[in-house]
Amino acid sequence: MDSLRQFTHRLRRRDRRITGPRQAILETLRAQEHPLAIRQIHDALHEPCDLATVYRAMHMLEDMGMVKRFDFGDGTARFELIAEGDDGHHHHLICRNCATVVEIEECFSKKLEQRIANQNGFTALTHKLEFFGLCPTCQ
Amino acid sequence: MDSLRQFTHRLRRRDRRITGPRQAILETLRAQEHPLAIRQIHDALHEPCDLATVYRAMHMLEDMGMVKRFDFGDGTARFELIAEGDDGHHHHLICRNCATVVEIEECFSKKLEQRIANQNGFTALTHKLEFFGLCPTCQ
DNA sequence: TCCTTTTTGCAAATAATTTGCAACTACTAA
DNA sequence: TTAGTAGTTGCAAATTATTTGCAAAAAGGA
Ligand SMILES: [Mn+2]
Ligand SMILES: [Mn+2]
Ligand SMILES: [Zn+2]
Ligand SMILES: [Zn+2]
Repeated sequence: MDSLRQFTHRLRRRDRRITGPRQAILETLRAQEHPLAIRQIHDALHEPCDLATVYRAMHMLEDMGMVKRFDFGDGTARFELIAEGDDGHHHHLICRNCATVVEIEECFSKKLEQRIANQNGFTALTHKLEFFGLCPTCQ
Repeated sequence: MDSLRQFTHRLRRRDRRITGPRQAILETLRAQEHPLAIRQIHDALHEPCDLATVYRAMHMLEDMGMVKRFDFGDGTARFELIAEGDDGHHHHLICRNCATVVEIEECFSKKLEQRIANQNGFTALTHKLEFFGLCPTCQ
C-alpha cells in the first residue's frame, strides 16, 4: 500500500498540506504492525517535531480515515495505519504482564451485535473489544 | 444485596475502617444500576468529602472486588457495584449521541476466547467489550 | 479513655491531551 | 519566480483525570 501517495491525494483534495512532520509520522506508522502511542511515534521520528504537532496530525489522520484509534485501557491512545478503503475494525490480544500485542482478525458473529441492536432499539452499532491474557513468555 | 453489611465484614477482616465517606459512596453506588464516574459519585454524596477520598475509596473497593471498573473510551473511569461472589463481568451499549447506557448481559461464546488463547499460546484470557450505537431517541 | 493505625483534606504533582498565538511555510495565482 | 493567503508549527500555558505527600483527624481495640 503506497499510503504516502494516497495520503498526498487525500490531503490535496481537502486543502490540507503535505508537510515534513506529517510524512515522517506516516512513515513511522508504516513501519509498525501494531498500534503506536503518540509518545512512541514522537520518539521514533528521525527529524523531530513538537508533541502537539503529532497530536494534531493524528486527529487529522483519524478524521481522514487513514488511522484507527485503539484503547488498551491504560489511558493512552494508540494508532494504527489502516489500508485504503478499510475501516480498520479489528482487535488485539495484549499480555497483562509485558504488554506484548497480537493482532486478532477474528470477531464474534454479526448476529450478536444485531440482536443487541434490535432488542434495545439502537441502530448503527459498533463495538470496541480487546483481549487480555498472559503471553507464553510471561506465564 | 446487603452490600453494606458485607462491606463491613470484609473491611474488618482486612484491618480497614468503616468511615462516613466509604459508606456514603457505597450508598450512592447502590442507588444506581449503571456505572458511575468518580465525579458523579462525588457530586451525589449528601455529606461531601474530598475528590481524592473518592478516588482512594474506589481503588479500595476495586481491590476488594466490590466494584467493577468500566471504560467507555472517554478517558473517565466508571464504577459499578457488583454482587457478592460475582466477578461483575458484563458489557454495555452506549448511545454515541446522548450517552444513554443499557446493561448487556449477553456475551460472545467462550469458544472464541478459548480459540484465541490457544492459537497464540496465551492463558488467563479476559476481555473488555462495549457496544456503541444510536438510541431510539437520538436516531 | 488512651493508643496505634488508618483515613482524610488539601495542595501540589503527574500524565495525556488540547489550545492560543505569533512565526513560519506550503501551495497557488499572477 | 514571486508575492499572497490559508494552513501549520513550535512553544508555553491550560485542561482533565488521577495520584501522592503530609499533617491533622478519626476509628477500633485494649
Ligand atoms: Mn492492530
Ligand atoms: Mn453495567
Ligand atoms: Zn507477556
Ligand atoms: Zn441517545
